[in-house]
Amino acid sequence: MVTEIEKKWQKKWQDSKIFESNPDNREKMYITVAFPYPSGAMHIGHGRTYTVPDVYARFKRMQGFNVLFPMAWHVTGAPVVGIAKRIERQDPWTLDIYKNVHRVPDDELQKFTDPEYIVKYFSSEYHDDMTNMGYSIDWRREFRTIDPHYKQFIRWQIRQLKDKDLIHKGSHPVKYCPDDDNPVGDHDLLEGEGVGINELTLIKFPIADSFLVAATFRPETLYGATNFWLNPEAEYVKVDYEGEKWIISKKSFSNIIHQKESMKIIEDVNPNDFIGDYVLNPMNGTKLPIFPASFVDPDYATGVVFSVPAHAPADYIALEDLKNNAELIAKYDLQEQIDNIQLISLVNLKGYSEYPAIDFIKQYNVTSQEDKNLKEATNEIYKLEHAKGIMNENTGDFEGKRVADVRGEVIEKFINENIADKLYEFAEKPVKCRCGAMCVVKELHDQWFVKYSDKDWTNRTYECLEQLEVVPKEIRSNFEYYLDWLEDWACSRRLGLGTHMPWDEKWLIEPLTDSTIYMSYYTIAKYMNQINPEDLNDAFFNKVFLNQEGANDGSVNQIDEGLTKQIQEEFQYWYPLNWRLSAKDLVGNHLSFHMFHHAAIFPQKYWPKGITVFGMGLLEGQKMSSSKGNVILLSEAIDKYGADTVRLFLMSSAEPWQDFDWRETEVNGIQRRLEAIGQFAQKVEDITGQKVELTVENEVPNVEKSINKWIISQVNKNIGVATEALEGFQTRKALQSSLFLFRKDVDHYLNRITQVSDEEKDTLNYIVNVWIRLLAPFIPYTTEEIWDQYNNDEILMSELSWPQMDESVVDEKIEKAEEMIQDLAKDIKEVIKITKTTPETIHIYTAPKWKYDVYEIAQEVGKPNVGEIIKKSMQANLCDNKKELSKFATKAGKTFNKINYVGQIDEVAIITDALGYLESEVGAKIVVYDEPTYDPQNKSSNASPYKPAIYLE
RNA sequence: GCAGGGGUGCCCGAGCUGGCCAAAGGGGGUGGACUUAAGAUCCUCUGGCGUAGGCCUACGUGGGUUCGAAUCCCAUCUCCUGCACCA
Repeated sequence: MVTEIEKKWQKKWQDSKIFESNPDNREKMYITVAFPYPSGAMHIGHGRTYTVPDVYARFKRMQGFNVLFPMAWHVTGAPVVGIAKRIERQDPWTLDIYKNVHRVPDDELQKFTDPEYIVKYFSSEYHDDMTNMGYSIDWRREFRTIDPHYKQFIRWQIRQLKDKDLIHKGSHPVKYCPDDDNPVGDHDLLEGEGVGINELTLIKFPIADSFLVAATFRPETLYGATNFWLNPEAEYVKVDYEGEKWIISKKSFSNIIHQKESMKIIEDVNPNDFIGDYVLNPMNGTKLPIFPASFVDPDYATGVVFSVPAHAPADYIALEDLKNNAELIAKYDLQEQIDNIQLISLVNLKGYSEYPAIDFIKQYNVTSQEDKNLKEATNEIYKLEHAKGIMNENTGDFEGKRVADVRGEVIEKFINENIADKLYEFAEKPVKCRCGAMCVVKELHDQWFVKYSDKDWTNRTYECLEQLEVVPKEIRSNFEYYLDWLEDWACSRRLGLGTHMPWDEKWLIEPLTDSTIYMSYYTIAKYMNQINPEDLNDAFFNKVFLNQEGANDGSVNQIDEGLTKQIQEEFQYWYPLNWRLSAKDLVGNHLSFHMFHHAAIFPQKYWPKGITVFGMGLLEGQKMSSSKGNVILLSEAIDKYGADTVRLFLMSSAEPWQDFDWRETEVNGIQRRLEAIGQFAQKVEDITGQKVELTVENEVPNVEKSINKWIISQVNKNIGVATEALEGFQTRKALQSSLFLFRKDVDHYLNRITQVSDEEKDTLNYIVNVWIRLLAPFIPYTTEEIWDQYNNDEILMSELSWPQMDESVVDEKIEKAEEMIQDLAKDIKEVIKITKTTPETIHIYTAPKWKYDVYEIAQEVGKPNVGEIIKKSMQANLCDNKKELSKFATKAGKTFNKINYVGQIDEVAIITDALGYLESEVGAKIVVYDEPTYDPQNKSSNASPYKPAIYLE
């Protein structure tokens, strides 16, 4: 049944074309959200991402803006290619995820061996889900990033950057699967997700005609090298690399070959032949003896290690192990060499001895080189020396400098002297591809880079950042940081779907690079079906986007002049983009690129005006993740709860940039609330006994009674808060006032009114009229349905105007009056409870005017200055009873700041007005006095403004 | 390590330009009304004490500023997120 209502409105929206936006004379509002990469089904986390802009779009539309909210599909990239391959070889994990998490039927799953089919399947599913969620999208502008028209646009974009000299050639390391012969992303890994790639320094130690090549994170420690380690159990090889002969472990060769392709094995060598021999420290020619060590991992880096026992716990403990191993010493005849080893300190570390490695071994209780604690001790000393270490007198020119500052210099120096090289290695191992093979670090050469490091460009992008709004504002500092930090970005790929580099066809344009300025493409996308993609040349795009004639490549616009003009005008109408919405984790790449590319290509007037970021989604407190199966599909949520409930929950449980948590009990709570709203108009009819009449115009009714004034004041206050909140994308805050607090006020009002006259009828009708408007952006189906039921106009709810706050009916005194009534009822009940009595009559004494006058004085004084308040009160001669006056003035001085003083109100009239309500609340007869004509216990002196005295009898 | 953001009552979370704050709202729980019953709905309570509307203890911990601090300052403990070539 719910579905039928939803379908009905979807059709009406579609037929009326109210979400198809064309330029007109209204003010425009252009909003986009990161288009999805449809490699899986849409879940409730995605649902939040796309509901936020829809709510904003609907809100702005009601405010009278011409809103454009388009959608497209980002299908370029490598992941689907990997998925297709895995489906093809019937990878059980992949099949399971797609069957049971993404709910793909078997007959469809079979077709998933084609990556293009995967994105086609899911983008069409996304489209349906978005329609079912009621998104007010202009679907005429829908496209996929592999459409030929779009590809032309991307070629234009990349040529723009190239022409501005912002694209250049270079090389960089990637995770790589040797079996697949392809780079792999984190999602393609079986093991080693999130593992980083570290840069190590290789140091070449001469030995005879060759070099033993050791890898290190701490090249500066070469000053403290005392000996050398090889693993006698491992296999080693001699290789030729650029004319030099290197000795490294056999296992490491198969890694290194992916970075140093010209390397060739000459022959196997036996590590035992080297043990006991010497290498030379390339820096100073010192002879370093070669010792055996089991901790040396032949799989890591080069399988060759130089030893710095003063600063490396592993080296120290290995040396100790060796000293205690008479058998090994005898085997290699190492006694004399061991006796000659002298520890060399090279870093001063405050709080530690000359040889910090020894301190750390003690501190971490490391007993041998096989000890588990060794790794931790090593990590700690590395970190500490890097952060706080100072190079000492053994390090020549570097003495007195900080380790952190020196390392880069050392690397540069060694490389210049040709005693060092570099090597990339995983921070952790193993890193295993889904195909089962071990991944390696590969260095890709001839790569194309976007020059985000360019100073001028970065500065221009800063200007772009400065002129736009960031929601939430705390994120701005992140952007400032990232714009500076961004290095050159590898923008070409070998694998995946996408657009080829126009000048170097073997490369594809990387998928983040092809989605930086596509917001401009939406503005022209609806015309593309009239145009042949080949005709979309640089001259055309230059004209439309930059209003320039001709192009660098000599092309001439082939498209009809009139059409070109129309397209250009449409672009100029919608641009610049008002709001860009995207996930929090895209701050450092996509959103920054978005600014960079706009700053580079477009004139300042077309730079984006605002950015809003999203938080993550949790499911019952756990992180949502498709790959772990911890998700609820949006389509299933809609089936179970209905789109409006899903929307309402997603928008009310957290602000967009915060993490939301889908908890079933809370979703149920929201659903019940939604039902109550759906029935509210009916409830009002039951109360008033007449038909609710909703009208396009919605005037504030004229009322006399305090309680009616009160609810009208509250309603308008809520309008104000909700409006301001929505302007800043605070959907939760907006709902807090337009749903939860609004409802609390209405409930209170219904509870409070003791009769229903015309005033109340008008007021209730007004409330319904405002309420559905405030909620319309959040729950479009429900509000359309209510509107349809209670009005006769030929206009859709979605076309109605947003309610305006009428400040003239927001009145603090009215609020204070109601607050007084509530406090009074509460106080009476409390006194009854404490005294355990059942009074028959309750006498209420209001504060005399002079007490208000004291408050006026207290307000004038401002500070809680009791003396001053008494003095002024006395001078003004407010009361004949001086003792009373000073007593009350003292009290006023102490408590005034706890009271929100809004001026004098007619307490007797207000209480009299609410007499029926108060009596039913407290269950006794109430008599209210202006003057204390009957006051046996002299309670009336307790009365303060807003706080009448009470006497129970 | 670098950068950014937090720690509030049973849970989630607002407040944080100092005083209307024992601290919104939701969820959960409690008692009551309605109902044959269940569910839904509505009302009360949900830090402690109290025979007159009050008092005490509280917003990670320890100090400080102030007539007054969840809110400002300092220190400290602790948690989360990002650190890329990938969507």
